[in-house]
Amino acid sequence: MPAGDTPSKRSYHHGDLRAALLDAAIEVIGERGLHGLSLRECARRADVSHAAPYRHFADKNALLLAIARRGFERLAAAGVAAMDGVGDPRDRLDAYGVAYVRFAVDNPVLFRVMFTAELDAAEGVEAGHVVDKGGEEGDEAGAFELLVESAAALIDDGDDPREAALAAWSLPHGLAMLVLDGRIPPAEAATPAQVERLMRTIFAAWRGPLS
Amino acid sequence: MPAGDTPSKRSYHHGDLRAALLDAAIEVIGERGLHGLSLRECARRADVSHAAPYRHFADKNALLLAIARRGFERLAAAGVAAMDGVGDPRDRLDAYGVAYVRFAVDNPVLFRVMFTAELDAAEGVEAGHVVDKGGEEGDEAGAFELLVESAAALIDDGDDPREAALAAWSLPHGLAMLVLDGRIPPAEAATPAQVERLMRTIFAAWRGPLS
DNA sequence: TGTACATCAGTGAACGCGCGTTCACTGATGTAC
DNA sequence: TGTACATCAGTGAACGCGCGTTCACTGATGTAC
Repeated sequence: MPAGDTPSKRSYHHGDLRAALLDAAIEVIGERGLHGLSLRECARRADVSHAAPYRHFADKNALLLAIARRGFERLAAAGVAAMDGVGDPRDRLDAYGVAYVRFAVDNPVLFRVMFTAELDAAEGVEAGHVVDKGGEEGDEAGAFELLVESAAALIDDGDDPREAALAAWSLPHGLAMLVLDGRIPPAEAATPAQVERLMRTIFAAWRGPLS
Repeated sequence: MPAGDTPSKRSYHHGDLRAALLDAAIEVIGERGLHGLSLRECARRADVSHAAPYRHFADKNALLLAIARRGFERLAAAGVAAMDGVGDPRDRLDAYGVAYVRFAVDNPVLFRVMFTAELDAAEGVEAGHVVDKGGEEGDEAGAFELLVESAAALIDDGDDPREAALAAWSLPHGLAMLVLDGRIPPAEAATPAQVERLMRTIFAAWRGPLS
């Protein structure tokens, strides 16, 4: 069913157990929460013995790191795509934020795992997903660099564009978290369309009348 | 040691086991993460048998809900106190945000538990900590109402002040989460003083040059 | 002040459980000739 | 095309573990008289 995700893995016993385990894990977390995740349950859902996952992940933490990595790649891609072709710097920041919140709403499990720093980030995820790393690390850093560039066009000369970009990141990040936590009442944020409207209103207030 | 937290509980066998368990739980979560919390470990740290906690909490989830409730009370109090006496609406929103992030940085465990919706919120925490509830529920709703009032003074007449207030909430919430997650590099956000400076810069950018 | 009683916070043994991880294995697959 | 071999994904039994929760108990505390 999964089309050529990791070509080297295809046509083996299972087909692509690694991807199946990731999908199963996301499903389990969605149903039972992060603390309800177990490798054995993932194996069960992938119709595989409980020891099979160890052929693909060193341990449970490695599975979670893989989920987080998948999330960061997709989020960065969504952010870059949203800004692509948009000229006005303000509109670019808005587009990034809209894509950011939409990603979180569409992929709540991925988003939560990405920002649950409880994972032993001994290696793997930590690099490239921090503001400071410059642009050479990966898509995430790349997306943030685009934010910085857009912010640079909007602020006074003496100010640090990184900090303005951080504002443009914090706002959608906070909104996304509050929506996922159910802090914003269902009546206002039940459907993706509602969330988008809410978000656009907030951005308008942010850059407009409030100043 | 704890001074009269819950008077009715004092001068019993332990003194105030309930509070001691909450403190122990926060300590354990700080060391091992949320998933590393166990009632038995809390009991151990409170020098009490592993069954004793059940005299104070129906189950593990109830302990977590109590922690979250404590956090919401303190955060709301900090927010209200920060806005107290500040006249200018913009400055009030800023003061709230500064207090908000500072609370998160000073109480990372409380903050994380508060916004970990994985708790079975069957009852208890959910009410009063949602944007929509009006002002009659508790301190948290009260704090948000203050935000709405301040925001109302800043926006155009036709706009919804709740949504502007949501922006003023999302920004510090997102910043707090990013700092706690280590997404903002240590070099920029290591000490409380640095965090505060960063936050003020962001707020300045938010309401100033970016518009 | 002194005695009898009721309350209920804390005890310790016991239960059943699912989990993470290891290990020797087996058998399907891909490859070299 | 056919055969021999090496690889390694998946198996199933087994381990040890700490946990949540229950239960009958005991003994310190507060209270009524």
